[in-house]
Amino acid sequence: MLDATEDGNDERPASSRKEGSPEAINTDVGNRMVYKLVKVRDDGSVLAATEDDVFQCLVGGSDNGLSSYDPEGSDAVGDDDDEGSDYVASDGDDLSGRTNIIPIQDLAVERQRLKAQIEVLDCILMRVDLEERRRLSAEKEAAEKVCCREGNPSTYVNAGDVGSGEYKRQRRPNPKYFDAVYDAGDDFLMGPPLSSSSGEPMPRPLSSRKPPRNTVVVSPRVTSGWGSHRSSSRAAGSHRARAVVTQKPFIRTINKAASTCPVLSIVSKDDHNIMSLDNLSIRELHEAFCSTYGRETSVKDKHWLKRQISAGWVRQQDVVIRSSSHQQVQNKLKARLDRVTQAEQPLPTTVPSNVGNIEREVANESHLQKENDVEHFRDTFRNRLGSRCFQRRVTTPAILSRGGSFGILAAGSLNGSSDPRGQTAIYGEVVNNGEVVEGKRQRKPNRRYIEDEAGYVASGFVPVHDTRSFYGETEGAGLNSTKNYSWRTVETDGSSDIIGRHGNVRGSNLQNVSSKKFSPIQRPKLISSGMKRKVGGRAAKLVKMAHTTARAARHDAEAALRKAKFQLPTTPDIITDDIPDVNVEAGDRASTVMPIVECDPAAVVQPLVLDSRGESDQLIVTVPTANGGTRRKHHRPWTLREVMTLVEGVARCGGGKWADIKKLAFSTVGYRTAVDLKDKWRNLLRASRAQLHPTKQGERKKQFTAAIPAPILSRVRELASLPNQTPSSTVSMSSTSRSGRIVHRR
DNA sequence: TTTAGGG
DNA sequence: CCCTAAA
Repeated sequence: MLDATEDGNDERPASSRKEGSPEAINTDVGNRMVYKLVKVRDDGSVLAATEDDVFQCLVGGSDNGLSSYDPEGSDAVGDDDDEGSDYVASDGDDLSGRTNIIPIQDLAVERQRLKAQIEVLDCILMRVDLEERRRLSAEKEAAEKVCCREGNPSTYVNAGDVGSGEYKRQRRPNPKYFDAVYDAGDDFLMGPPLSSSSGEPMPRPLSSRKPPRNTVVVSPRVTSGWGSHRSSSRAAGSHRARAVVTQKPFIRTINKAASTCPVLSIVSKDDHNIMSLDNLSIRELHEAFCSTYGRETSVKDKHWLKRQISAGWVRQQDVVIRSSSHQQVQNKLKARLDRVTQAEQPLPTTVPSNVGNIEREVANESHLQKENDVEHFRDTFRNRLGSRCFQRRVTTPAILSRGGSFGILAAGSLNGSSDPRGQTAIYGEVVNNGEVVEGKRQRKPNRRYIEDEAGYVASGFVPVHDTRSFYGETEGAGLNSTKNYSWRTVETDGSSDIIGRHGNVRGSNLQNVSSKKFSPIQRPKLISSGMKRKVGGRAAKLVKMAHTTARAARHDAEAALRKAKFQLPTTPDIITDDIPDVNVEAGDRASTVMPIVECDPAAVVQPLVLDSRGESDQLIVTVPTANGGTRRKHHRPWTLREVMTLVEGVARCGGGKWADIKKLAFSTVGYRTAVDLKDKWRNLLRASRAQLHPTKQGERKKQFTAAIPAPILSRVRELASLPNQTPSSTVSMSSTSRSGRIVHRR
């Protein structure tokens, strides 16, 4: 308080104050802010106002007697107390001090005061706007939150707390703010104005500026200012709120003198003001009404009067605000908000909270003009606050405004505790908003989504091809985080259908796909070959199965599923196939690259980079079943690459871990199933053995063998011999006969 | 579901 | 490659 007075002196008119105060504010900011009320005398000198003074000023003439004017007062008092407590922190004392007394007597005087106040406020607002602009430009960071006020447990307190520790979360305090900016101050400003507004007088006289006589709000130093708030809240929602808030309330008051100091419990004062409104007698209300609208009213309904008055104020304020540079500021704010990202936006919390509170209040209390749309409210945010304060004394608008803002900040960032009520509400909202928003943003916007989207897109492409291989298969194993095109994506999107299975896939779909891809020529060929080979032997079996058809369907379905899963569509990155040449190389690389290391899938195999031909290679044969059904048989020759990949996979994961290998290395390949891998491996083992005993059976090796480079076969043998292949049962047969490989367990 | 095996 | 049994 004391300081305040000093500050007050400095301050004088809002404008002047601003100038002087800034520095002070800055310093103060660190502390938290406090609002001070200053009493401005006619001569322009400023005195720090005590709560009582403030109160009195707000209510009636300064020092005049205060009579407890309002019956409501009692209620109000209680409320106030609460609020006061909140604020108390800084001013704790004040609380006690405040009694609501309204000097009815000096309405005229009050009016003058109010006018003066309003003027002052206007000036402040103007200034604030200016500052904001600067700030906006300068600040990005905003972060920090300083907070603010501790005093009260309530919101303010929070701010203070912020400083202590919590505020960390919100952001780091920006030195900037402290130093240069006042953001906090702005908030404070808000507070004051609001409060003032809330107080009866404020509203009307916007336009007229006169030297403020009465109390002036001082700036709080709260650090919380936007900056802090911003930092604290990042949520988009918060942004909005923030923006809104900032525009008005925030007016950061600036620094003005107030900063200097001491924190007065502005709040308390505000409360008083508010209280005053609420507490005002009908007569007083009439006065206010008259002053506000310039006409008298016969209406005796207090509620109505209050509403009208508050509305009038709001309008006025709006006008003023608008007139001032607010719009600019607002625009800036919006821009800011838009940025959203600024994670930092700690501020939001406070602001938002305010907004939220306001809105809530509005909703709750009919007092405010509900008519106004939310936006409107926001715009007039300040005004409303004032009005609210006005209207509702109980809830204590003050809290809202300030507390809200501050508290919010604090709460949001730091303490949740601040105000019980307001806080809660506010808090909750704010916090929620902020967090939520953040969360949402962060989350949703999450990379995942993004990636997914990418994935989807990719998937879109995929369809046709089977991109079978790429290294990054990803997902399943979680191999490459980067590549997470998880199949999920695929799944999710309907694309899978579209995609259908890759040509490769075994399912029935293949044909379609294949048809698309395969050259007409190929297809036939494939078919024929397929037919020749197997049809006969299998036909019987097939026949066996009555279900052939059904089965086919099943397969298809399965295939589809697989695809859905595996296909990653994606990955444009995917290597897709480079073709044989590539294959070789790839193979080499793969081998080199993939050391046997652990089983870690991720590390392990790269997804295949399969060769390009993949699809084309596949041969699909339709085999008629005995039943008359048809079965498709697919023949897709293994490429060297695939083999290499398989080998690596085995090396990494061990034999028998087909599913794992599949995921790791073949996830992208729709057509190679774990079973396929297993089969292939078996074949490789055989081949490798054959290699060893070349002569044994004569020359005839299977040619496929030839296709497989000796080194690879060697490696296969090597792997086969390794104990680890099959995890547990290494012992089992390892050496046994023919295949060195362990084969099976069980 | 996955794996091992037989065909 | 397919198909099935076992787990």
